[in-house]
Amino acid sequence: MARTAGSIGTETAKRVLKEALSLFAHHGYAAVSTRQIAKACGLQVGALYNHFPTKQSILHGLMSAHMQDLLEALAGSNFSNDPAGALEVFTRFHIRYHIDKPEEVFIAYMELRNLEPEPYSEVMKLRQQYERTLRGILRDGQAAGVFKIDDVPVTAMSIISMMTGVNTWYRYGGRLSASEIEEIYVNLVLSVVGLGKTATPKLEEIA
Amino acid sequence: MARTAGSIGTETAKRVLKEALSLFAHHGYAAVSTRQIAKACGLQVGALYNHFPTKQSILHGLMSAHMQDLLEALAGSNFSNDPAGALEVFTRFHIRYHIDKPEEVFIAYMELRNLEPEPYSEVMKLRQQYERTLRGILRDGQAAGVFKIDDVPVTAMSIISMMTGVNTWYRYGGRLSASEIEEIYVNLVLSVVGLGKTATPKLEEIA
DNA sequence: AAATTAAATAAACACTTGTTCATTTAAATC
DNA sequence: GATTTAAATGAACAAGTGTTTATTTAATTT
Repeated sequence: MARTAGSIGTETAKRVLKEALSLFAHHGYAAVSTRQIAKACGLQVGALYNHFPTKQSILHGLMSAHMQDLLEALAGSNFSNDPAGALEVFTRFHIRYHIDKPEEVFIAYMELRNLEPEPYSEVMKLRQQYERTLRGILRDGQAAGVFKIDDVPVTAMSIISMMTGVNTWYRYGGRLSASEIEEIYVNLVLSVVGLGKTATPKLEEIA
Repeated sequence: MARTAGSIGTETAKRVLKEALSLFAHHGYAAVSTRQIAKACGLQVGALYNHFPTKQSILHGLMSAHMQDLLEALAGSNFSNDPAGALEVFTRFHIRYHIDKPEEVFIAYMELRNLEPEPYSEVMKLRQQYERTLRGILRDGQAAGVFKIDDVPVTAMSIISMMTGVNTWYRYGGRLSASEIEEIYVNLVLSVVGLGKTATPKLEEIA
């Protein structure tokens, strides 16, 4: 046998990325063989190399596409002018995106060390761009005197870690819906900068 | 050649664990070969099998020992009776431990999926015990009316993610000392439950 | 001091790894 | 409709995988 009836290059390439995404997310890049990927696509190993020059390039393709996607989606968000509003938008965006694309997010975090130097620094640049956006919001709020922050860089990383952590426990169909989780995280993140909604009711103490 | 002069089994076993820890932390369990481990120890591959029955058992040994260690150290901490004090102690403990043993912590998180079913559930049980401790503190504070918490389980996971995130950016000799980081995190975590020290000065608004 | 046990080497085991290549067949182009 | 290009197969490549084994030597026990 040879070329399969109905086979089209671009579609096969997409299928490879999709199956590799799932396999890498479940078992890790290093633990997945090219033959496993091919099998998941219903192909022989050799066929992969019509679409990707190396196994590494599949990982790079996945991570690069994800970071581009993330940054584009972030850029498409509607940020309000007041810092608290902007931080809320950022939080909702991050949580929603991470709940919607858990495998992409997971790989982007877990497989960084398996990227060769050049792809690594490319992906890291995009990552840092995302983090810089949050730091900007925090600094604005701090300058405006509405956020109470000890240390902006540490607080930014803490907020990102806190939010990204949703992927370690959230499973579709669980106790809470995505919207409920989003609301909880908005509150948590605003609390971190001293603006918790539920942290205010000390009225009895004042009265 | 054969048995090396001065070689003692228990010490070699420790050396294997130490080198494997470093290699697994840097490249990941699946990406490290038994020959690499042996070489780092100044041994031939076969010698490993005098001390560990499988490569998997080395990973299991590392993760199991780490979790035992973590829980013992936690149990040795002096928890105060008031919830805010207890949460502060927990936070200081977690940050300090994670800064002191970054490789152990990193592996315990990253390599869970590479454990076979039995070791996996053993390690997961210890992990859940640790998380349960934090949930207990949060629930106590909520019941006492001193913590403002929307959802205890989500808040607990958020706090753990936030704190553990310190390992993604902290490097020895950086801008902040371990003690400074500890202080910042105490403040961050207390903020999350509505008790931020810096989050109170709204006196002008009241006056 | 002799016998036993522990810890190492060196070589081999069967199998898997990522990648390449000649070949075949389908789709696209002329 | 013939030619070229694209996409697949299947076999092979050399290197690397975790693990086992026979053997040697050092440490420990008797």
